[in-house]
Formats: sequence, structure tokens, C-alpha cells
Amino acid sequence: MDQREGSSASSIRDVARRANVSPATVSRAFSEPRLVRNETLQRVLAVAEELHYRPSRTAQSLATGKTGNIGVVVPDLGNPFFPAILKGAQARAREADLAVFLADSEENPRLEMELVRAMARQVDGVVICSSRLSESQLQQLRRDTILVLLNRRVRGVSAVLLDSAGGMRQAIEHLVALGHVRIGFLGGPAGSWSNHERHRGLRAGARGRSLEIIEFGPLAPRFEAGQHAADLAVAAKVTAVVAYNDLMALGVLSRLADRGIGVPEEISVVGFDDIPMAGMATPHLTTVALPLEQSGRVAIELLLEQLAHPGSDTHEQGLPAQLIVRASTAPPRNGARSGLHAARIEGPREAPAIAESL
Amino acid sequence: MDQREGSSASSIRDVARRANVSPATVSRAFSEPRLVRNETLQRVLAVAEELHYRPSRTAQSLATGKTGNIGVVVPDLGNPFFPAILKGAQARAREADLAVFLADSEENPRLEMELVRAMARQVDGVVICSSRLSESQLQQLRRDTILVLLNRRVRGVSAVLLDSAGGMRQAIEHLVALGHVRIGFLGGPAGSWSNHERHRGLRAGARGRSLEIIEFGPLAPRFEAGQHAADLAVAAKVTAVVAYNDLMALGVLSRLADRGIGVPEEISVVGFDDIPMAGMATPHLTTVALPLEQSGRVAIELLLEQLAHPGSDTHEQGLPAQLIVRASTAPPRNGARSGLHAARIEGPREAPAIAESL
DNA sequence: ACAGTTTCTGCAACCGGTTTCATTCTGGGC
DNA sequence: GCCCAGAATGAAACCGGTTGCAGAAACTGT
Repeated sequence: MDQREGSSASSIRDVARRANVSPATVSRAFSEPRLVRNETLQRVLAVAEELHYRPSRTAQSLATGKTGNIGVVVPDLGNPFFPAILKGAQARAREADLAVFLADSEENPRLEMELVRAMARQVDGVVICSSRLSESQLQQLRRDTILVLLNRRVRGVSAVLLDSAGGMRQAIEHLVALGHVRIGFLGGPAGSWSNHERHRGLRAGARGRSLEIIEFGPLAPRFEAGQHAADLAVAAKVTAVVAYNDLMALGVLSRLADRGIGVPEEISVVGFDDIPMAGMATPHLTTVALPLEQSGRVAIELLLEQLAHPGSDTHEQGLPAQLIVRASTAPPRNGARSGLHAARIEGPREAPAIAESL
Repeated sequence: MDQREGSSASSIRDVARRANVSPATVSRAFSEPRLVRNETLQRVLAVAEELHYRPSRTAQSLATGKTGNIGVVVPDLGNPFFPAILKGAQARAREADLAVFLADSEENPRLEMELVRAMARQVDGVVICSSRLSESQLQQLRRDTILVLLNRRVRGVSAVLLDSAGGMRQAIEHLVALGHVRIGFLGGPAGSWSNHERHRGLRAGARGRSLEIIEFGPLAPRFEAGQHAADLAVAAKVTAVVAYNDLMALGVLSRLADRGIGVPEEISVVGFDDIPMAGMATPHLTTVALPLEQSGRVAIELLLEQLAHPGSDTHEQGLPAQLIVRASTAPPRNGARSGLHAARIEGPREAPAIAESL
């Protein structure tokens, strides 16, 4: 009949008029249906259907103060780490009927700050992944909106922490169990929290055992750095190498293959992250898997909690890493075991305070 | 002084009151500063600063009808393809001061439809990447909001098309130039538009040349499928293999290495996508790079254009693929060239109409 | 049939901006 | 010193919903 295509979407008043009720009733029909008499409800819904009416989220936001949106900030979408987290967050958010704003801070703290600030005005809360911001900056942002951090801890802010340290400890224990006593560690980027954590796990794993840990680095977390470090590790006569991440470990594998050094016969290699490629390398790489997607979900979970009970206690939720044993690790060659013995024993005392790089 | 922390963010009227002007003036001070006398402007801005006032985007949206938001829908964040595109889109959107809603449709058309519908209410436009929707569904969505498609064409909708076909053609030409005459093609998923395109490029490249193309598949676009197909290709005595994507190509490389078959001495291998791992494999994989990030940027560009001139003509922008020659391709062994000769010549006639799978 | 509840519904104010239109300033020309 | 155009400002309506409050309608029990 009167399909006036030109006019914009129909509003609550259009529906009200057509259904002979007040706008308030239409509003209630959608938000609190039990408040309206069944007969009226049906009539309203029918008209709404007919007019293709859908409530404007914008207007709802304005009226209620809740936006139904949340923000997620990541340092670099190019790093496969973050899309995985994003995927989980995204999924959980949708279940809660929240829309997700995405921002890539390009590893730039200033930009990150600005992005969160801008988002704060139109979201109910923000998840910041692996924030590059200082503690005080985060404390500042906390006043603008509800924050949840991923892989970062700050007083008074909920957070989900991936237990990289625990993963690293598992890696060390695995190698120790195989009989390795002289292990190389290929360190990641100097300032990074992840590297700090992994390093901490390394020391924790080494503590109290007769182990020699030879550290290389800091290194860029890249394939090429792994290739380079492989030669260093060989020269240092380690029987096993643990890399900061899989990319580096794959570099090691590649270089060792080029040099004809057998893995795991002559050297064992362990990676970190369990990127898809890890299971495809030759030999299949032993590595530590992190529950990335789940961490995204949990972050949203924590956010929802804060949204439901603003001002309630914040929580920190740890998520365990999991060593995936594949084909790149094996007992060291006979003889290596009794070679140089306990020349340098690492990790004898308590690891330094956790908090130092927060 | 009166830092009442409790009260929520200050509104335009707070600022107005404090600066002894009307809300209208404050509004103008922010949106059209040249409309207000300099002295007044300064005063308003000073007060705004003091009160930490920032205009509410929500309210602005409601009043102006423009949201300043756009949506991006991808089928699967787990596929590295999409984060790359997203990164470009994200960056360009920010430059235009647009916030980005992200949604992952999980390869599910129903969900995709619903997501776009939901977004439509709170964005100015939506970019859909590699849509899984039917043409009529897209036509339907087009009425709800401005659409831009990536890797998909539909009447009356702007789109950016990655020229996979051209990339494939380059790959074939490269192999032909090296002297290969019997080439294996490892096909991707049956229904996929990408596969269709790549296949089309394959035929275009083969057309008019004395070439034998042996096709395998359809295959899952995975590493394992590549390993499997490698044996088939060897059995078929091809001198070169082109894979649907890099993951498969890496599988081929892996399997050939296991069997001691030299690449590129005995068989050349070409991938597609240029994923980061491609350059790290042994040997470095020759592959076709797509300008993913740029495609994201361009998509936003097209969207901006439609936003600025609603109802103006839609555009389709093609983006060229680029063959990256690395170490996995070389001339075939002597003799192969003169072996079976033109047993079956492919691609002699016109390729089928482009439009069939749109 | 009537008072007392309980259930529905409408009025109107409000959320925080924008924008039209009218009104008040300002400054320049004479 | 006066008039007028143009600039600066304010009043008020509006965007599309929500919600507190009060009145109307529908039930309840007697």
C-alpha cells in the first residue's frame, strides 16, 4: 500500500500511532513485554513487524546510559596472537548481545591512549590486550570507563593472565625429564612483558635443579633471529634449545636442517605459542600452547561481571598454558649427560618479585 | 574545588551554564567554531577543558543521523587473510575518524545476515569481506545500509576485487617461461569464490599454450591436503605444482622433502597468498602475494565515497596480485621438456563467463 | 453493586546533543 | 550620530527512545 521507500526507518511514534497506543507502550512492548496486556502486545508487535520497525540502539543508549557496545584494543592485528584472542572475545560478546568496537594501536602507547579515550564515550567497557601503557596511564583511563586487561596486571582492574611462566616451567621440566642438563634459551624482545614472564618461568623451572641455562638475546621474535641463534646455540654445545616463540623455534629448525644437524637426535627444540605452523614443521615442533581464544572469552566474562555489578571487586583470572609434546624433543645423545657437570647452577634462589615490570 | 567525582561526565548544558552561554553556542564551538566569536570560543573551550567535557557521540548520532561508525564483517578471524584486511581497513577508518565495529560470521550465512542487520542500525555503512550470502540476500541488506563488498561483486554495490585470477595467470606464465609443460594444480574448496577465481586464472594462463594441466581436488585448503596431494602429483609425473594456497604448498614441500624429492630440481612448487611462513620455508616458496592490507584501505575508501555522495555511482576497484619468485621454482630437468608432448592441450577456447558464481 | 486491588496505559520529562529561526550585537559607511 | 548589513547568540523544537508517576481499566471479594 504505502511503501514509502524514501522515508527513513520508522520510529517508535510511527508504530504507536498506527497501533493506537502511546510510544511508551511500544517501548515497553519491546523492553518489558510482561508489562503490557497480551492483546495490546500482539497488536503492537504486528504493526512493528509490518513497518519493519527496529528500535534504534543509539536512542536507547542515550536514554538508558548503557550503549550495549564494548571496545577491544590490540597492539597489532598482524600478530596472529591477537586475532585469536579477538575471535573468542567477539564470540562471547555476541552471546551477550554486545557489539564490539575494534582498534589497533600499532604498538603505539600514545595512540593506544587516544583510542581508549575515544572509545570510552561510546562503550560500556574496554578490553585492552597486552597494553603498552604505563600503570599510571591505565589508572587514568580507568576513570573514563570500565577496563579489563589481558596479560597485564594493575591495581583495581580485572584482568586475565595467560600463564606463560607456567608454560615455560613445563617446557623445562619436560627437557629435564628427558635428561637434558645444558639448555639454551633464546630470549625475546627486551622490554616485553611476555618475555619477562617467560623468563621468570624459565628460572622457576630451573630452580633447585642441576641445570645449566645458557641465555642468548635479547632477540627479535622472528624467524631470522632463530636461524641466527641456532648457530650460537650449537657453538655453545647445548643439547636443547627453548625459544621465546615458535617463529624463532622454526628458524632454529630451519637452520639446523641446513647444517645437517639432526633434530631431535642431536638437539631438542621447544617453541612457544603453538602457532598453526608449529605442527606442520619437520619435525613437528614441541611447543607450549596458550588458550588464546578462551582468554578472549574470559576477558569479556570479567567485563560483564563488572558491568552487572559496577564497583564490585575486580578479579584476576589466570589461564594455564599447556605443553604440547611433539617430535622435536628427545633425550640427549648418550655422553652429553655426563659431560660438563653442573659447571654453573642456575636458579638457586627465589625468583625476583613478580611485580617489577607491571 | 568542586570536583564532584560521583556525578557522571559533564554535558553540554553544564558547560553552557558555567560559561554563561547557551548550549547552542557550546555546540557550535565544537562543530563550527568559526560561527562563534573568538573571545566566546576561548571561554567555552576553557570551561570545557576544565570540566573534562567531551561531546557524546551517541547524542550526536541521534541528532545528526550520522553515527561515525562503520562495520566490518569477516567470515573467520582465524584465517590470517582477514586480520590483514582488517588491519588496513582499521587504519584507514581511523584516519577518517570512524570507529569500527567488528563481527565474525563464523562462515555462517544466517549469522552473517543477522550481524549485518544488527549493525545496520548503528553504523553508516558496512564492509563485508568474502560474503557467504546469496546475491538476493545482499540486495536485501543493501536497503538497510550502505554496503561495500570485498572479493565479491553484486549489482549496484561498490566492491574491491583482489585479482586472484591475474595472480594465477602470472604463476602459470612464470612456469611456462621456465619451460614447464606438464603442471599440476591442487584445487581448493569446491564452492569457494576464491577457488573459482584462481581456477579461472589458471585456464586463462594456459589458454593458447601447449600445456598440460593436471588437476587434483577439490581439496581442503590445508597443510595436510598438500602433503597428500604431493604424492598424487609425483605419481602424475608433473614437473611443477601450483597450489590453491600457501598452506597446501607448504604441505607439498614438506612431503617432498620427506620423500627425498628435490625442490626445485625435480619439481617446482608455487603457492598462493604469501603468508609469512612462505618466505621461511625451505626452499623459500615462490608464491602470489595479494595486497590485503591495501584492499582493506580501499574498501573504506569506497565506503567513504558512498557516504559523501549517497546514491552516487558505485565503483568496483580491482587490486593486482603479484607473483613473488623465490627459490621453489626452476626450469624442469632436461628431457622433461621433450617427453610427452602436447598430449592434452588445455585452455584452447574462451574462459566461461566471469559472472557465473557471483 | 461497590470498595479495594492489581494490571495497563498514557503523559510528560529527560538523555545530550544539533539546527532553524528570530533576536540582539557589532562595526562600517555616510 | 544614525542606519543597516552581517555576525553572534539564544530559544525552542527535534532526534528516538525510556521511565516515574498518576489515572484508567480490569479484576477481586463480598
